[in-house]
Amino acid sequence: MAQAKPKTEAKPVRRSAIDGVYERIRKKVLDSELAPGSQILEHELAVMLGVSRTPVREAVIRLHNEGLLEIIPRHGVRIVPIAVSDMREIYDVLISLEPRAAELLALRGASPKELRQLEVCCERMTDALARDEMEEWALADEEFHLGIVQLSGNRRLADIVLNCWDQVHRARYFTLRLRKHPHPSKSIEEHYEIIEAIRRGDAKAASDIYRRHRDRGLKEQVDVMMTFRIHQI
Amino acid sequence: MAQAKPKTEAKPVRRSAIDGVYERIRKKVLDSELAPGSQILEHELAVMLGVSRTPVREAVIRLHNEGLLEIIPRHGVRIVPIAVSDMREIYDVLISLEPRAAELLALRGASPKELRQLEVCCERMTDALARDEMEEWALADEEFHLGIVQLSGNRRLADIVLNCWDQVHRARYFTLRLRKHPHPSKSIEEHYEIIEAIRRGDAKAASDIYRRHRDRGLKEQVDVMMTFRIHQI
DNA sequence: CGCACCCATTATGTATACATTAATGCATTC
DNA sequence: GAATGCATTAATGTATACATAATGGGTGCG
Repeated sequence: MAQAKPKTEAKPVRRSAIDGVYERIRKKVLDSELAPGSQILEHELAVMLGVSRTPVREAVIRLHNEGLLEIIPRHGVRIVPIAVSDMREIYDVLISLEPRAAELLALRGASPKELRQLEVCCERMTDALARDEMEEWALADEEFHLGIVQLSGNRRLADIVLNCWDQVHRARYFTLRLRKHPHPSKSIEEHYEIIEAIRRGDAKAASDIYRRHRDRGLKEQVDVMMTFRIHQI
Repeated sequence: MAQAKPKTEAKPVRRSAIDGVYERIRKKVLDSELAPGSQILEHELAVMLGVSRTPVREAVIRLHNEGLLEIIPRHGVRIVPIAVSDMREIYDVLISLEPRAAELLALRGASPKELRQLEVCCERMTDALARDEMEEWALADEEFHLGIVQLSGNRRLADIVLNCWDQVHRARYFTLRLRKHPHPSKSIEEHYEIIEAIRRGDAKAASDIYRRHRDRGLKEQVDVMMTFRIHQI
């Protein structure tokens, strides 16, 4: 899980049931359709998805490696909840890796087309914010950060970051509805600063701004969780 | 995945065949007993290990997620070889994460016992070097760096780093025999500097020295591979 | 009334059987 | 002689059957 699995790669595509099962369980976990902290038996999952236990097991192993599920010997799988301490751990990894991705992108130089792609995300964010559509705002935000790690050219780094995001996904979307506004204009401003730094090829600046951006993000998340006495999510 | 699976955690331990199978295949890969780039069928692995295909498959999925194996639809699993470009990718992740681990350890403050544990590794390295036992030197080196990430307190970060190490393990041991000496005194010196910085609680210094240390490590690895025209390992 | 032990139940771990799909080789035709 | 198509083979993907081990409850004894 480590690490780091080829989720990014676009293969010729072989559609086997296990991939489908994996995706469906993953979606249920990310969307809280399977409640954090709850447990469910392999057999129940198999029945729920209309397949046998075999593909379920294999999908579950993958999800376990990704840190989304825990395998409790006689009690099925447990959807791992994210506590504030987990949040800190995960953000610590993100804060170490994402600025480096921005740095790499700045160093290798982004094409106008790639920069444009990032700008479009910012425009979508501004737009969504104006109409108070926070879900759309979050989606565009995700796409921006996703874009940077993927454009960094380091696939392993990108895979790790993506996996971290999966783990905090629930929390991000949950807090969306709780906090008034996520310092949104400030956030978008920083995004533009990052794009500018990358355009200038200023790796140091890109990295620094990114780090500040994530630092603030962590604080906001933790604040919301503390304020609302949410210990797990 | 990303990677990052609970490899660190010490559970009550349940010894099931799949764990054993996983360990044995992993060992064969790390020790190059299964050659990098070679392919082997699930069935062959099963026969080789004296079990059925089921536990083999499950172990293979884990190893695939860790980036050690690749699953080629009709041609079994392939032991993924590490090229120079992979080396750079992996070290990039390490260079982002390990200094942060040292930083965290410096920030929280290491106990005398913990610091002693790290020093013992350095002493073992010095000792091994004096007797020209490079394998032992490498082992002690690994234990030092392992110690730091594990003492950092961030289990996810530690798991990711451990996984990266697995991926470069072969290369590290291979180059051991090719280069004269890995700037060994310099290397040990830096280790002590890192320990000192942690002892002082100087997070910045610990991080910086560590980064330099790894930067040099990457260069050495790449140099050796280039010099000997090793494209994959 | 409480604790401990034993048995039944059940979930998982493992093996095996079966179906599906892809690759290879051979034959036939152009 | 080469290329294409079909058939055979073989490996994986999936299901199912079976063995094992743990859990929970019930009963009996202290």
